[in-house]
Amino acid sequence: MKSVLMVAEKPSLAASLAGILSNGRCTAKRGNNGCSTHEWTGPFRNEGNVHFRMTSVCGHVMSLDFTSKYTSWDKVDPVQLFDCPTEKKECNPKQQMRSFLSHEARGCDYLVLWLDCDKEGENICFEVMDAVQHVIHNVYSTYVTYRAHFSAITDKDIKGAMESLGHPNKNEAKSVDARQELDLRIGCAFTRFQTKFFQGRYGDLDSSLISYGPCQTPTLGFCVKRHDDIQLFKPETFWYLQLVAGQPEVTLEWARGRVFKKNIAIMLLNRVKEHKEATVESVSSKESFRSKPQALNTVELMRICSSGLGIGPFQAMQIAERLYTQGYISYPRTETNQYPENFDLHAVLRLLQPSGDFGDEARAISSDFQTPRKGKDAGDHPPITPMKLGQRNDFDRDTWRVYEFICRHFMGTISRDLKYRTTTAKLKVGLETFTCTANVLLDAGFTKAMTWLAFGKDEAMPPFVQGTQVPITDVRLAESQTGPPDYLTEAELITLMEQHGIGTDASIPVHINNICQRNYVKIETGRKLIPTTLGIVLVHGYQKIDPELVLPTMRSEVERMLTLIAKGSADFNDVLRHAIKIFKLKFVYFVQNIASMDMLFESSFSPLAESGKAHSRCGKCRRYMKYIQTKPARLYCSHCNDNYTLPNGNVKVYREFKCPLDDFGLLAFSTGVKGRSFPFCPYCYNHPPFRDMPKFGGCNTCTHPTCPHSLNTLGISSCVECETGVLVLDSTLSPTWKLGCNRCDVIINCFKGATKITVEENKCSECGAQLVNVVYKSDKSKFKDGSEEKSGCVFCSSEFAHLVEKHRAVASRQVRSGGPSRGGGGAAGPGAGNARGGRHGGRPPKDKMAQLAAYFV
DNA sequence: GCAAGGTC
Repeated sequence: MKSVLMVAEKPSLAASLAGILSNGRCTAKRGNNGCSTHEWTGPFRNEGNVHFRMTSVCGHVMSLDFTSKYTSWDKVDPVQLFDCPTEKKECNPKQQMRSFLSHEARGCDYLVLWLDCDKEGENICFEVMDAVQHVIHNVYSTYVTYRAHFSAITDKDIKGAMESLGHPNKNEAKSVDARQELDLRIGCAFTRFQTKFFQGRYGDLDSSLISYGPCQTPTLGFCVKRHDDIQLFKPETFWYLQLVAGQPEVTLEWARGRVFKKNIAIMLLNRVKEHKEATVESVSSKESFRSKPQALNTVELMRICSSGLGIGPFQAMQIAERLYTQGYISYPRTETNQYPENFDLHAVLRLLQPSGDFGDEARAISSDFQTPRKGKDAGDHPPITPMKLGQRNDFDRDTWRVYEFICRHFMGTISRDLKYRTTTAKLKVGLETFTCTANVLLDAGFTKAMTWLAFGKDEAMPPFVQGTQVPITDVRLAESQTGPPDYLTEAELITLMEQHGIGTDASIPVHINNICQRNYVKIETGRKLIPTTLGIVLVHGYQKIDPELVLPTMRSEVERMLTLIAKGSADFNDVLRHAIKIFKLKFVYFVQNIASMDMLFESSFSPLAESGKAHSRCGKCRRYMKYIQTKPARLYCSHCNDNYTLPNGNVKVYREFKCPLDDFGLLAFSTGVKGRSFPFCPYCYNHPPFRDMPKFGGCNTCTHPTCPHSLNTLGISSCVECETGVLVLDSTLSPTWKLGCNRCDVIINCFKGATKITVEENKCSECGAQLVNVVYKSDKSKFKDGSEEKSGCVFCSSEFAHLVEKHRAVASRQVRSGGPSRGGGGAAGPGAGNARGGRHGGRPPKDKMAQLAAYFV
């Protein structure tokens, strides 16, 4: 019997498809990457019965990146990213998707691709074919590999697709390849350049990454555009007439609305005032309705979660994802907002009826069922609907609110429209017309389920009769001002993105999240998006240099070019080369003109030299340097115009100590009493003076022969945990003392309260560690005999045992690992004639003296 | 450390 491998885009879909195609008679086994394989036997084309094996991927198998040579931000000029080589890498190496696919493909004669029917799906088809090409013979032949085209996950559609298999579309797949390459090159080039240009330039610029992207930047652009509209808004004063008449009294609206000239308004007021009565010109009434909602798709779900529930799209989708995996709702990522023809709406309604929260509404709708509205069938997944009844207690608060919304929205879609009657009375006073409207609810319709949309109170109107006269109670002139637009709400932003084709239903929340996390916008009450100074300055900068960089039309223009590839009317390489050329030119122009963006930064942020506080002295000019705390933390010497990177954590001036090599003031780094700490020289930290001292190392890695802070002076023994580390006495926090490994995180607290500890020349005869001399103040001695000073081994001396934390573990470890003989004496060798080589447990740096000599030359 | 697109 022949075998057929079938692959869907996600595990859930593989399960549904297998269920349909096998008529519910398939077996399933779970792979260790989250993808299951379903098997059954059935007829296939003209092969008679075959063995079907249906599995899935998890979205894309591969992703595009630069080759490793081009991943360095320091060594690669970003402009190279437009031409440098790229390579496809497995998206998630842990999943081992390629080997999983080729394993599942073993023994298969045919491949049927059930990827989502969009361009990305078409691209994944080829990723799958590539993964199994060595297993399925002739996989690129049209007699071996087929493509299923389906537009809904229904019995009819799926079986229909199986009957009319086509072939994967190379052009559509290539258009995705082109998109990936363009996004990668453009995004990374601009991001690296901007980041490196502005980083370290302004002290109070709180961002270590200044990103650019063809989707995120226009998204930010929308927010800043609204901000600018608000800033540029000039309020105008207007006037309008208010007429009070009728029994009971009502205030009527002026048909002119508003006038912007006060003298005209006063003139019209005076004309009205000449009359004591108004004439009822007409009273009319008509029925109006508000449409029930369309079936729910992802974008609408995100919009309403944001505007109605105050839950952001990113979180909303996380919640929806969880509800989906727990079986409470259908697949939450879909563009379709129209139920499939044979969708069993009644079944969904029935499952909601027992609910204590909305069961009454569900039962009412079931006896008054209405056909849902038509919408758009994007051919991906059915709309989002409830699948299982959940109770309030099953969820946390927000999850329940999202679930309840989905249920009530579903009921709304099969309810009646809301109906109301509008009555309008038109009154004439001289030549001026005034109107009064009153709305009365006739049928609450879908708002019975969607209670938050409920119609307002019924409005009353005096019994105006056409042709009669009504006494005027009052007429007055009112003054008001036009107001600025409000900041963009998240829901409005989603709509704008959707309209301009910025992102997809799945990526829209990611882009919004990005511009928040990068500190370009902040979300304020009412989920309004307020751009930050950084966001505003960035967008204004693009507008000054090249406005297209921030326009939403950029993306649509690129999409248009990509569609040409997909349609087969343009060559992949031609389009790609053309687009890259344009963007490279834009990039070069941007780099040349970055000064005009920098001017905006300058007026919004403080240049480095003015920010930060005087801290420690520069060894070159002996002036104080500035300490800039915002990440990346650094010292800046404004006189020498040099930056010195600092370790992440607490950095303080270390008394008056100086580095004997370069005269820079020493600093003390710490991450708290229980964390690592060491003294360091800011110059050596960035420019290690010795070959065996690592970059970004402290004095505890420095092999200076005589400096009182060096490894050579303060080293005690080799580390108890790691292979290459040395335990070094740390005095920076005295009277708290500790031994800290200069490689790993081992810390041994000891001799708390001691006033002085020195490392002696001599070694412990038992373990080889350097002996230490410990001094306490006379009245604060911690020694059992009350003495002020003692010398001994931290690990072996019994007088010290109670003053060293973890000393037992340390001692036993020391003994077991061979203590003094471990690499010690031999390596110290003849070069270490002063016997200091053995000081730190016998691991002196090789050829230390030679290196020192080289340095001092 | 970077984009955007799938999906968990």
